Amino acid sequence: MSAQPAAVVTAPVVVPAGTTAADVIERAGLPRTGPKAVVVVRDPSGQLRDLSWTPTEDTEVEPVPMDSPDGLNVLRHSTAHVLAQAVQDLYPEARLGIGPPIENGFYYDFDVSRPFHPEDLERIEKRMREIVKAGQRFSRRVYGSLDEARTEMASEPYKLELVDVKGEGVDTSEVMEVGGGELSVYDNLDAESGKRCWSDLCRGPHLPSTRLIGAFKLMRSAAAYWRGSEKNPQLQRVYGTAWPIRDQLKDYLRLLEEAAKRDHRKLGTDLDLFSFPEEIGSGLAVWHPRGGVIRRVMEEYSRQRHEQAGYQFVYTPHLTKAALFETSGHLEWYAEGMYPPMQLPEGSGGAVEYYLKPMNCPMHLMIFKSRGRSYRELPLRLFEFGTVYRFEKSGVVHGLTRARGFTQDDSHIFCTPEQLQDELASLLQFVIDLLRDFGLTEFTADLSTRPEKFVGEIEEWNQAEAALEEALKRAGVEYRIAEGEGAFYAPKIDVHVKDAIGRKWQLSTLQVDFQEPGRFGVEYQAADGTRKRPYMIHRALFGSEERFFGILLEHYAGAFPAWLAPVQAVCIPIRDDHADYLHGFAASLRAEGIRVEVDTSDERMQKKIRTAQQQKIPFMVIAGDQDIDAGTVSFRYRDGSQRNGVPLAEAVAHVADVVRSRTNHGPTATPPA
RNA sequence: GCCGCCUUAGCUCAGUUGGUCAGAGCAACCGCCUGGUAAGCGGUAGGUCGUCGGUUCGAAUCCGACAGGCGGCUCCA
Repeated sequence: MSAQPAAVVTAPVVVPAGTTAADVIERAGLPRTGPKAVVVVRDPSGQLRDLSWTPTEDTEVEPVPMDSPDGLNVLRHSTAHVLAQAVQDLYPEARLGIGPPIENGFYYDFDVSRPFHPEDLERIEKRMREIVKAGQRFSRRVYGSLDEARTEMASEPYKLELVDVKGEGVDTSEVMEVGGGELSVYDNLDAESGKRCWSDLCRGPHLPSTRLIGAFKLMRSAAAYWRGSEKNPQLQRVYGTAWPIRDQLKDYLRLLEEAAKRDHRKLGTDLDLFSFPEEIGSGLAVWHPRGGVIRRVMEEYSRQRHEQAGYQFVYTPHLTKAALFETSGHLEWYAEGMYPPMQLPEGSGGAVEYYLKPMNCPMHLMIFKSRGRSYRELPLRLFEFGTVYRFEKSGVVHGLTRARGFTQDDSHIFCTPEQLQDELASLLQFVIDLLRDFGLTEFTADLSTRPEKFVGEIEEWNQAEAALEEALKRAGVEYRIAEGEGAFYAPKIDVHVKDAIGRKWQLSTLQVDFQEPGRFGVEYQAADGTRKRPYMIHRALFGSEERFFGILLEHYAGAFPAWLAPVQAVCIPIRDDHADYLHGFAASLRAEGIRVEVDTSDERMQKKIRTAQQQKIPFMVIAGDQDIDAGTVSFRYRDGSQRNGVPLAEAVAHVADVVRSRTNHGPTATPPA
């Protein structure tokens, strides 16, 4: 959904000393209105400047048009100011939080006595339209001192806090409101009188005029903690979207509709794949037969690939005595993410607590530990479709992508320090190859480093982080460093994929763990006879089957490629007495291992086609008198195209070919012509 | 967990200010229809209006608690 950086084609211009950037833009004949309008310029240091900026010496700058990524940020940030002004016009008691641009839009936080309702948003939007139409000018002023800002912002406690935070040298550049060298305020001035209508403490830069805001819409309001901390009060956040022109807003809203249509929770019901019975509990899914087929095929393929890659399959229980997670450290570090313990009745050994496992690793360590291990066995790769339970906070559960019970395709690899680097590199390549087979082709990664709360030696952390980074380089995956976002026991790589409509999802995770092997005292015997501690790599490829399935479902909008489709072909007789012929054909398909059904319901064939279409079945096989006389069948594909009069043997081969292909699976999974 | 909103048949939804308001379409079931590429026609059945408790002569409609869901925040090994 991200607007990709349209290369800025505008040639640099020189702003002579004492001249405003706007003058020069005008003289250069660059557009002042419309999507290509130059809204700010970039100075030689890379900083964005308003068009009212006036350098003290001749400066060559780069004009930034509104439809560039930076230009869009400026547009959205300015729209956020219009929002804030509208809110304070209508609700004078509202105090200002922060209001930055975000992907596709902006938000602004307000401290108000009563949360906003949809009707409030309508009123606010109406007022915003008036402000936009009035063409107020954005005008920058610089405070001479912090005290000056404190005086002027006296009625805005949150803004004041930012001033003071700035004073402490804390980085608040994220919030866009302060930062840089100067502390500035932006005034909105009436187009004609020049009278000040509204002001906001802000770093800028801004549009020259509110009139340049081509199209915007308020989307929703919700609570958000002040400065993102649960300990702070909650403010009311109003989200909006803003675009240079109306058509872009329409396109964006259409994209949102498209995304809503492919929401896996909706498709799960429509296609009869899974459900979340209230009787079972929040975040606990049941898989229906059709969803079960897809999951089984996913698992089978994954299992086959893992076997080829030298993994060994294991099974472990869902429950364990508390001691296991005491040893692993989970009860100390992760207790709030675990279901409360089960208290077993007092026996001869006293009362015992059991826990549902939130992770599989301690179980796999038990397997490693079950006997003496030789260096010759390493790397030892244990794999399990391990079902875990996590007591997610009630507000975060979300369909299959954030469930309370889910099954990880979990693997723990024990290796020597010397093997670590190669193992990580081949592992990452393996992950990417397998994801690609499922039709996900665009990847990025986060390398999450040592957090503030961590266990182990800094030296080990550095070594592990370096090894992970090297693996990323070798696999050629684009990555960014997520400073301090590692797990408490290990740094990690998270692989993100981009789906068919451009959304990013986190799937696979790879972690290098120096802690748990030590906690459990696992060792192997080295070639020289000494006992050594193995390194352990944690790795989940799908992440969880549920999550992966949900993402695939949205990626394909329910139209799974033939190899994954729960029903691969449906045979539709034109008249009831054509059914026998199709039963015969279906038997030949079934002999090829194809999942095929014959629709013998008491409906007309048009209705059966509609039903099959809605179920997104890859092949509709139709036969009537014509086909029977000719010994053929006719295909209709889910993209609406047809292929008629195909001889039976050829038809079987055609379906079998596509079903066996894992590469032929575009989003509509249209079969070859 | 926090804030706001929501919860009427399997699904999507109607139900005016509390008083025949328990309804529709689709799906299901039963008939008729035998029809070449996205809905043939008719009929039947299906809901203690999420649960529990209150207010009231009377509650799907008002209040409260709980459960589940949605949108955010926070959190996500």
